Amino acid sequence: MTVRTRFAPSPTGYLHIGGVRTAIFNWALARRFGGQFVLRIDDTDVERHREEALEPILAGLRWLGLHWDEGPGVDGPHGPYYQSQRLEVYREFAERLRSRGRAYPCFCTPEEIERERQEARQAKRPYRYSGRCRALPTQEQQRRIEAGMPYVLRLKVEPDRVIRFVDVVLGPVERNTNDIGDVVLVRANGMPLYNFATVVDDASMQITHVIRAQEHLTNTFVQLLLYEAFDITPPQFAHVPYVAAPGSKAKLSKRHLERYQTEENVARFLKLGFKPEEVPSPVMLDYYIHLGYLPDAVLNGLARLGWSLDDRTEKIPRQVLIENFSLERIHKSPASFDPDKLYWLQGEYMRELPLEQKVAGTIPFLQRAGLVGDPVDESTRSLIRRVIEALGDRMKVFTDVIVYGGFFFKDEVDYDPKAVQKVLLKEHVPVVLARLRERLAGLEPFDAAHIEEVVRGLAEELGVGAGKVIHPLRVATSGQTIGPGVFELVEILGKERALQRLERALALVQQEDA
RNA sequence: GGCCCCGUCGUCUAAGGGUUAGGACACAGGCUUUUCAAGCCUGGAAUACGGGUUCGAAUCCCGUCGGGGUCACCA
Repeated sequence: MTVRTRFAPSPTGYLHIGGVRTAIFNWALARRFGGQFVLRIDDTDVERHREEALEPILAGLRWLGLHWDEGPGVDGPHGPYYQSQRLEVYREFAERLRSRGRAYPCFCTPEEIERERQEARQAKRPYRYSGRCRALPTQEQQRRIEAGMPYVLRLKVEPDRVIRFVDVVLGPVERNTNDIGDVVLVRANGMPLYNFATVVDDASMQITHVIRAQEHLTNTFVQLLLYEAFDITPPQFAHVPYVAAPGSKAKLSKRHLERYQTEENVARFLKLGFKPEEVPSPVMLDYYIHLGYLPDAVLNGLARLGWSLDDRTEKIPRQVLIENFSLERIHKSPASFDPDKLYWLQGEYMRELPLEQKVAGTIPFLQRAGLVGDPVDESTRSLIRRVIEALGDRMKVFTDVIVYGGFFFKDEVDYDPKAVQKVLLKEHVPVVLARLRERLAGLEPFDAAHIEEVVRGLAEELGVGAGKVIHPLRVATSGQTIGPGVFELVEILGKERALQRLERALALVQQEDA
């Protein structure tokens, strides 16, 4: 039997890191065994803007390279893959359950149910449906239905049974049916509920392995009861621990990652044209996509949460993951997500990326920031290439090119006030800048090696350390204190622009002086 | 509160009866250095606690404590 896994997001508008990890595990298992990875959309909870809320999720999965074999846009033998389009199937299965006497209509009003729930809460008892409608005679059911009374469909759950199964990750687990009660399968409006729709779909789509977050563990017992009622062999279940917040075992949420949302990163998003309220949170995949992470790095980093290859391997490229992924090596306990480690891994992947791919990957970000045009002409392309080369290992994510080297692509320099204060507004600086301008103007050829000679020569002549010349030169030409090596920086900038900027900086300090 | 799951450095993890409990991120110190990175070297850092079983326990059993999940006409 071929392995079939599925990922079943509901269209919420974005992909959460924890959800992505679940998707990766499902995808990896299918690929490992040459099976199929199905994408199904759990959209029974009638949401207004379905399409817009779905697209970012599909885009995220595509970005990661988690291609699905069946699902939206990919027809297959078990479609449709939107639950909202499968209502007929659910109706059929619901009917089957009723005709077998495994489910019954319940006419209790939401108010009545709410009262039962309140009572349970006050008595500090877990809530379970009383089963009041279960005993209704068939004729009475018929009468009420014909009278147009709204009703939900409930599963008849036999009391005092212990349901057991062996979870691939957790091992043997069990639960008493007394803790479950007659759960609702279909809403009064005819829409199926999660547990019911999931079983119908997993069964009819021939899913062999259900890999999902541990928060679904209690649902699994209900689902097992449903498989039994349908007389269908259930799939294997693997409940993976949820992804926790850094330094905690609490489920990851937006709030937990606030400290990773640095001012510096927010500034990157703003440079890319995001409005402040649109800036994604570090719990969302979008955050990493737009900061310029590589899909392979994110895939690797997330796959390592709760799963390991062995006792030492951190870098697990896509192909290696596919060849070695196994459910058996998934941890039982929650793993906290560590953005720092993901960042480190990203640096490793970026470092190994061939130059031309770095260039190609950088271009969309420069365009979004309005620093280069579209299309990019050959001279701009070669400028980008030179900047990236000069950046070397400093470039960890694509937006680093904007932060460390944005000034290469602008006519006017934005002088960072702090840099000016710290480096340029010093007594010796006017002299240094003036001489630099003079010497560089006559320099031929204008390359890094010769620029270095000029700078070091000048330092010696003035009887100061090289840093006293280098730092002002950097700030004067780039406006900032960080960036590539200053000699290459000036070379790439070119003589004309370097001189202009020295001029401007000089004016700036002299004006400050006066 | 009932039921269920989980507990190895701050974090990700390895070891599944016998190791000085290993690696990685992060952190600290040093070297290098024109900034920022990178690189190299060094360091601190863990089996939640208490009982058993055993020649021997992180590992098996029991209890305690702690964390988490779940108890919807959400998924």
